Amino acid sequence: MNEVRPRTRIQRRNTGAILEAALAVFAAQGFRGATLDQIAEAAGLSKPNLLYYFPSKEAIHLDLLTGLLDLWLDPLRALDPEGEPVAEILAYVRRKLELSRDFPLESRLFANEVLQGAPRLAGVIAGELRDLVEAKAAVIRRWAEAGRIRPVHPQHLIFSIWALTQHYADFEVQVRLVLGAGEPDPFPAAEAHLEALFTRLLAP
Amino acid sequence: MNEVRPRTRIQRRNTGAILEAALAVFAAQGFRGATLDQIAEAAGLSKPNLLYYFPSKEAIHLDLLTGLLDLWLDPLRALDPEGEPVAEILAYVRRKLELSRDFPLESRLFANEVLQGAPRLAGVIAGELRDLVEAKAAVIRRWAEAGRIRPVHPQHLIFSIWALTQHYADFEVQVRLVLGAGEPDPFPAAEAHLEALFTRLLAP
DNA sequence: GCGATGTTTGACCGGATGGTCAGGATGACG
DNA sequence: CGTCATCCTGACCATCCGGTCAAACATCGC
Repeated sequence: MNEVRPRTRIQRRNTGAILEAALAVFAAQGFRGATLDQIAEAAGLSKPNLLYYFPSKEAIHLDLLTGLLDLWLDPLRALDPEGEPVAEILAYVRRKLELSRDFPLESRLFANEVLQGAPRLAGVIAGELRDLVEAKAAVIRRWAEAGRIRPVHPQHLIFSIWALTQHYADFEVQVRLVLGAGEPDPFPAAEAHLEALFTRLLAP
Repeated sequence: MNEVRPRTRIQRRNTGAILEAALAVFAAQGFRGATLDQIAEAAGLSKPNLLYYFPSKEAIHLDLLTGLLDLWLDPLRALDPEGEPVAEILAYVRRKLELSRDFPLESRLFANEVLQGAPRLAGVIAGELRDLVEAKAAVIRRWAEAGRIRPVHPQHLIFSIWALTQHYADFEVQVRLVLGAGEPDPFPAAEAHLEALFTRLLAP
């Protein structure tokens, strides 16, 4: 079911090239829109050679999605219940925005999956992710009850952070086109804006 | 290049059914992932009959996108420079959230297009949309300079509104899975959350 | 240098997909 | 009821797509 276990130098190089190429293609076209030919060409391999390393298109996609999950959830896991509430949440926002800046393809891969109804990630979202959100929402609720942040709906606060940060990766084209050529890198201004937004929302 | 101009009763009914069916399929699968067979079946027509009303798959997609634009831009157009600033922006947020609740397929169609690099909408985004945003950003900037709202980066404020409201349509599956079966309709809580968020951000 | 193991490819397959076309069915209208 | 325009369909086509396979080629340990 999985690809060839990378044991030789060549295997490591080629599976790496395939996953990198596939990430770009799946992120831009979605699963159904992507073709093995596109991936093979981007990876610099022939299509049969692709299928020597991975048993199917589906397997490549799944490999990317599962590999993505830790990267995606770690910033929320790092939210420290013992830390200073506003600073903790702002740090989470900053980490998530950095992810959008440094891994936009991963963000768009995830966005495509969820847009298409999360056929492959529904289980993880309803399980692992839901549990993690619930746990961190409880932390936020306690902070609010202790008066250390203003009262907020914890889950919707987390949704807001996801929406606002991932927007800069998923809708990057729109952001750049609307801002125009004047400002080439929107991220510094975005960071300042989001910091102000969450500070004013949360600081008691 | 366009479909048959709807002049008869049958034409109106069938072009309508086709566009409705195509909206659902394109929103769920993206342009490349959607097939004419899926659309035809959802519309209750045969594939050749589909192509009697529209010259190509591309034409259906384009028709949907262009028809979508007014729906999409009207809420921002309605932002009144003469109104009370905070109330105006909150009303814009509410209108945009209503759009996400009532037209999630349209939102996902748009999201797919932008995710894929906006190949068909780049012109409109860099033109019409950019101009509109620029004009409304100027209004917001004037409000800030007059001290009627707190200082904000106008464009990024608008991006925030888009991100936060569209998130509830584009990532609807994720929102529902994370909240769990307990709360079936996330929109009332979302509205309250967003109202608090933007009030605290903007109210002087 | 040689056999074993690992890697690559051209040729091919069955099914899906966007699209065409000739002709038949079904209206609208006098 | 006749006729003309509109509407619909089965059969078909070329191309694309995911995937297979046997055979050629490279690499490595000895």
